[in-house]
Amino acid sequence: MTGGFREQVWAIVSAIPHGKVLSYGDVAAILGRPRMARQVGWALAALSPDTLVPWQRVVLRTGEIAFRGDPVRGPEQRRRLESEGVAFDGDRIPKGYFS
DNA sequence: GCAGTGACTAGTA
DNA sequence: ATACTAGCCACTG
Repeated sequence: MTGGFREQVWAIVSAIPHGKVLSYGDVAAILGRPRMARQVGWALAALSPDTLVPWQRVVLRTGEIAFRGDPVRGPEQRRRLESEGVAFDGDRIPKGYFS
């Protein structure tokens, strides 16, 4: 019935309201698996480039963008969030944007 | 079936 | 404040 952990993650992420964000750990906690933050990120990494899932709304617990080694998706995530009205404080998103 | 991997997090120094 | 470590567990070959 679960059909795989990834699909559950995609469902939760798809339900994040416009202009709000969640941390990887938050998504994992919603699934009842608070220790699976890394797997949440991994599930998002498996998404197609043309996915409709709003993956940009999932960030680190600190409010920073998770990508470190990717020169493309990191800036792209920030651009997407800013276009949704999410204001950055330096490289971090203020806690008020977390649902 | 086993070992390696990783878009995390919390703890320690 | 930054840097490093350990634990976590689904997924891949």
